[in-house]
Order: sequence, then C-alpha cells, then structure tokens
Amino acid sequence: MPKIVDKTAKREEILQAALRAFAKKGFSHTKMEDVAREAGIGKGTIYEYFRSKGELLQTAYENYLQETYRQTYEIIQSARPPLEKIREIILSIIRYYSRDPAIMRVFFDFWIESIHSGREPVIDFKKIYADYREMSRALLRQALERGEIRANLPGNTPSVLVAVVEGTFLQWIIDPEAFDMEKMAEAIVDVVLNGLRA
Amino acid sequence: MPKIVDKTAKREEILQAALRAFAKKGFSHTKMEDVAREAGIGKGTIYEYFRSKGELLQTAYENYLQETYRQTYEIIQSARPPLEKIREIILSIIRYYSRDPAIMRVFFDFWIESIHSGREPVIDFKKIYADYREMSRALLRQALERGEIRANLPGNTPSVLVAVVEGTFLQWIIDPEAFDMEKMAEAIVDVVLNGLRA
Amino acid sequence: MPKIVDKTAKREEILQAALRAFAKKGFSHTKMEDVAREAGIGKGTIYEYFRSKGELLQTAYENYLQETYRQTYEIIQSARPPLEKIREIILSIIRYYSRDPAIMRVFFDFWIESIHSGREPVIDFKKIYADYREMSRALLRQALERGEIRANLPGNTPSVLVAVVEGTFLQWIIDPEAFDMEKMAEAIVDVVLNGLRA
Amino acid sequence: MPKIVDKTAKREEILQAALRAFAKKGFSHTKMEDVAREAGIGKGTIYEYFRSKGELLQTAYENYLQETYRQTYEIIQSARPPLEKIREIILSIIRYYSRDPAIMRVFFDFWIESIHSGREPVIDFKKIYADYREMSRALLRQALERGEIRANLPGNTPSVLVAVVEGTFLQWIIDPEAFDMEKMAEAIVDVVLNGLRA
DNA sequence: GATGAATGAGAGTTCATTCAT
DNA sequence: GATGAATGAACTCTCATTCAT
Repeated sequence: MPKIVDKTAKREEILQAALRAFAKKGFSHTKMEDVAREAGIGKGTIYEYFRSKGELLQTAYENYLQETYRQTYEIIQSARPPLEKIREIILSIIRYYSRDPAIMRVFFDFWIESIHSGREPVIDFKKIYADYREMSRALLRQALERGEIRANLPGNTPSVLVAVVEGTFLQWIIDPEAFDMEKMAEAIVDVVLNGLRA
Repeated sequence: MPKIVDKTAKREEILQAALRAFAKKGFSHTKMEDVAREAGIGKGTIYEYFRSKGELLQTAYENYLQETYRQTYEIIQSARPPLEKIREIILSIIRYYSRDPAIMRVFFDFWIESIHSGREPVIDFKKIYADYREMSRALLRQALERGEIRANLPGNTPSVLVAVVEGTFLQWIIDPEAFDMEKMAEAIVDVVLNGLRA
Repeated sequence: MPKIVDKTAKREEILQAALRAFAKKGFSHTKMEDVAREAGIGKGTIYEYFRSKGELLQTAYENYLQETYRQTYEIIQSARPPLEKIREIILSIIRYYSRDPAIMRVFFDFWIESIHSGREPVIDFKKIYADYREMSRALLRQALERGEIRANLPGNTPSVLVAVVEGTFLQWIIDPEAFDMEKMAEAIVDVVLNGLRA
Repeated sequence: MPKIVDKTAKREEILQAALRAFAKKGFSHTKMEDVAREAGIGKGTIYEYFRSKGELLQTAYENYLQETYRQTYEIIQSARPPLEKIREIILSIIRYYSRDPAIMRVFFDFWIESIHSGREPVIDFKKIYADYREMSRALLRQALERGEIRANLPGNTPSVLVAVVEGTFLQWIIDPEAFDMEKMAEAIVDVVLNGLRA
C-alpha cells in the first residue's frame, strides 16, 4: 500500500514546512500561502491533508506533546530514585524544546490562541498542567517515603516545579541569548531540588 | 462654551472598558465596536482618546508595569534583609496580578504579539526580564555577603527566580482554580528560598 | 447693525482661511479641522457661517467667478474694437487667476468634483462655458462686420478661444514654472488673433 | 489541474469594467464593490490582478497614454511637412480621446488627484506636457526653416498648441454636446495653424 | 491527487456633521 | 455666538477556505 505511506510522508512534510513558516512570523501572521510556498506545493493541497490552518498548528503541537509525554513516561518507568526522576524529567523537557526558540514561540501562540478562541480548546492545556502536577505529586510522595525530602513541603510544591520549567521557556523565548538552556536546566535542578531536600 | 469633559478620567474609563472587553475574548478577537459598546460610547470616540487599538493594550500594560516597578522599587528601598526583600517582591508581584486572570491573559496576548509583530516592540520585554534578573543578582550578592545563602549557587539563579514567578502566572491563566495564588506565592518562597539557603 | 457687519466679515475671514487650507492639500484631503485651525476658530463655528464643507469651496469659487464676469463685462462695455476686446478679456482672465496656482488647483478640484458628485451641480459650468462662447461669438460677429477677421472662420472658433485659455491654466497648474503667465497671455493673443485675421 | 484562466485577458476585462464603473460616478465615489459588480466578479478577485484601487486607474491611464505617444510618434516619423505633422497630431489626439467623455473625465480625476495626493505622482504629468511642448518646438523649428511659418512667433507658441487641445477636452468633458469633436479639431487646426503661418 | 483562481466576511480607522453646554 | 466632544457611516484591503478543472 504505497499510497498510504506517501500520504503519511507528505502530511509530515507539510507539517514541518508549516512549523518552519510559523516560526518565521508567528502563527497569525503566516498565510496559508506562506506555508504552501515553504512546502513547495499548492495552497489547495494543504487542505487535502489538513482541515484548517489551526489543525496544522494543533497537529504539530500534539507531536511535540506526545514525544514529551513519552520521554517523561520513560523516565518514570525507569529504575531511579524519585528525586532523580524529577531531575531527569526537568532536564529532558528543557533539552527537548530548547532546540528551537522559534518553534517554542509558535506553541505559545497556539497556547494563548486556544484560550481566547471561544471554541472548546482542541488541546486541553488545563489537563496537561494538571497531569504534570499530579505526576510530580506522586514522585514527591515517593521521595518523602524514602526520606529524601522534608515533610513540611507546601501542598503547591508540584505547581512550583511546573512553574519553574514553564517560566524558563518564557524568558528564553523572549531572549534566547539570556542564558544557556543546558546550564539553566542544571541551575533549576540545583536550586529547586535543594529546596525540597530535608 | 462646549461640553466640558475630564479628558483624563474619560481616557481612564475607556481604558478600563477596553481591558474588560479584551478580557472576554482576547485582544485580537475583540473589535473596536466591542470596546465602544463596553464603554457605552461610539466607536469613533475611542479614537479621540487613543490613536489605535494597539495603543489601548499598550497603555493598559504600561500602567500595570509601572505599578509593578514602583512596588518592587519600594521594597528594594526598604530596610529589610536581602532574602526578605526577594520574598516580598515575589509576594507583591503575584498579589498584584492575581486580582484578575482575564487581564493577565490579555497581557500574555500582548506579550506574544509583540514578539511576532515585526515592528520594533513598543514594550521591551527583553529588558524587563533582564532588569528583574539584574535586581535579583544584586540582592543575592548582598545575601551572600551576609552569609544568608550558600556560596555555590549557580550563576543562573536569578533566572530561576524570574522563571518560577512567570511560570506561576502561566498555569494560573489556563486554570485559575488550580491553586490559590496566595498559598502558591508562599509555596514558591518556601521551596525556592530554602533552595538558596546555606 | 454692527452684528451684520461682523457676520459678513467673519464669513469672509473663514472663506479666505478655507481657501488657504484647501490650497495646501487639495479640497478632499483638507479636513474641516484644518480649516478651523487656519481660521483660528473652533470646528463647529464654521457651521455657523457655512452649511457644509462643499459650500465653502462653492462660495469661494463664486466670488472669483463673479469678479471674472465683472471684469469681462467691463471690457465688453468699454469703447474698443471687438478684436481688442477679445484680447483684453483673455489677458484679464489670465492675469486675474495667475496670482496663485494653488487656488486655481482648488477650483479644478471643485470643477471635477461637481461633475461626479451626482447631485445637480451648484455651479453650472456648462453654462459658464456656453456664456463665454456666446460672448465670443458676438464679438467675432462684430469683428467680421468691421472686416477685422476673415469670413471663413470655422463655427467652433469661440470654443477655440475658450480652449486656449482653459488649457493654459491646466498646464500652469501642473507646472507653474513652465512659462510666465504674462508672456503666455501675449503669446495666445499673438497666435490666435493672428489666426483670426483676414 | 487548476482552473486555467488567461490572466492577461482577465486583467484587461477588469480594467475595462473599472473604467466603466469610474466613468459612472467618478473615481473617488466608486467603491471596489462597484467595480467588482461591474466586472461580474467578487471584490477580492480584483486584488488578484491589481494591487490597489489606485493601480486600476493608473494602469488604465497609462494604456491610453502609451497609445497616444505611439500615435504621435508614428506621425512624427512619417514623411510629411512639419506643419502637416502638427495638424495630424492634434487631430489624432482629439480623435483618440473623443470616443468617451466619461473616460476622459476619469482621467481628469486622476490628474487632479495626482497633484494633491502628496506622494510622488506615479505619472509625471509635468513631463508629459513638457514632452509635447518640446516636440512642438522641434516641429516649429523645422517649419520655420522651410519658411512655412512666420519668424516672429512668440516663444510660448508650443504651450499655446498644448493649451488649445487640453482646453478642448475640458469643455467637452463638461458638455459633450457643446460641439462635435471632429469639427472642433478642424477648427483648432484652421485657426491656430493660420495664426502660425507667414 | 493537485492546483490556484475566486470569494466575501470582516475590521480598523477617518472625518463631516451634530449638538449639549 | 462659540465650541469641541461625540458620533457612525463609509470604505479599502486581507486571507482562510472552496471548488472547478
């Protein structure tokens, strides 16, 4: 069934072109014609593979999201102490997205657009953040049981963990030269995990 | 004699109405007519007080920004130990913005738009973050001199402080029910400041 | 009755200010506010003296037109040979309008606007041209009777006389440096009147 | 394969429709929607072929202008005595434009607008008139050499030639019934060329 | 399957005019 | 009488999407 393979490959190609196009001028300032030109195809062809402009961004984001989830899950499943897992998750997320600030910017476009669009958001950011908080909470519980962290940590500690990662992206998007992401990831882990320790 | 109006008061009124309108549907989905209706005036009247739609948002943001700077400066000038100042700044910023998630959402609209607009951004977000990092760095240096924090803190620690605050707003915008902002502020201070301590 | 005098004087003042304002940017690009500023009064005050923006231009034009008619009539009434009268009329019209190309430009604005406005034109340009042709025809008839011009002149000769004057203004409006109006008037008279002679 | 259209033909079609639309109400009173309706297409389609409303008028004018230049050049190149050439040029220009007074009106719209628009005019009317004066001057020089005209002609004679043609259009635009253009052209030639002769 | 010509809803902004003071 | 704040109709241009070929 070569057709199927082609379809999938072309869809992916268009998606990458769209992401490149969005990265240049932002989602809302990018015309479908820009995407088509970037992909080297006709404007109408995009609609053979994607229902709308929004679906392009949504799909791209979902891909990244899925990979993020996958990596996180892999770490969770690994045989490491819980605090070490938190550390690895923070490092892996920052590393994964730090390849291209332009793309991260596009995702923020999507993120803010999805809030205001009126329609039911196609991606449930509320749930994503809740998932990560929940996962953090579970890991913190395990860490507490092992005596690795102090008992008097505030209940919102998981939110603090999510905040420090998201806030890092925010600064980096505006000013990619402000800090080296690898070192920043290490700094986060250093400061915050120390703040958790007994 | 013509109608006498308090131009300043009316400008402020329109600004508040605009902010309310933007909060409902986001900046780009809000028409000038929506703003006018919200303010109970005619569309054209807005242009007697503001040059453009963008100026409405920019002015609103500048007001908030100025007040934030003012509060921060006040704390800096006060007679407190440096770590205490960091704590107070974090609390004051979160408290100030936590009054209305919708308005914070609008500011993120502005934030992301200013990145992609192409024009020279009217508000220099790069500088704002840099300022706050610089200020944090100065306070950390003082704290180190007084032996309040450990000597081996990573160089990007100021960025971590900024990150944790900004990331908090991000989560809160998406899901204002996720946590109580007051308690969240305390959690940040608890975890992070503990991470800094010797 | 000083009020009446004042009214008239102020009306005239506004009219001159309007003409100056129109001359700068053309009729349609001039806002009522520009006129008000030029006159040093409030926007609303203009409407105490003139019904509309168009009335300003119309009145200004009528003033010039009246003066032109007056001068022409004076020449017609004078004791001169008919060909001399034609000569004097051509010279007087060109001299009268050649004071300011900007104002002439405004009148062309008015002229073209009046064609397309849709409404019945407030100034009957058709009649003005017809009047001048008729007047020319009468003078030519007298000249023929006196044997000053040739008998085989074409029936449209009056139109040629009007054309040469109007076409002069057209060139001059676009490029006031192209020729000296005084010399141009003499050239017209020289060439055309020679063309009429027996 | 997508719809195949003759882009050039459609562009021309739209141009003609625009000219018809402008002729009805004048340039500034005609909406793009009017043009679209006249062309039997959608508003947006016009922008596939022309960048702006102004470009429509400009292009139309340029076409006429080019054809006028072409015809004039042809006459200049022909083997005729110089005075005959002047005669033929006057006749050809008047004949060419006398097909439709409405279109000529539109060109005057363009003409006057280009003076006041503020921007650098896209069509250099100053140069057009200067060109025609220069060309006339050259022909007159040749005629003088051949003894066909008198030696004491005024220096502004070329301007008189241009004036008589332009002034003819002016009268005709306002009142197409005032005279027959063909006869008017003959009258001009009769009166003016006689005025030049020795 | 691919294309790009066609579309028209939509929105920011201007400005002549009105009218309350 | 004088004013200028308020108004809203009007208009150009954009661009995501459709669909005939």
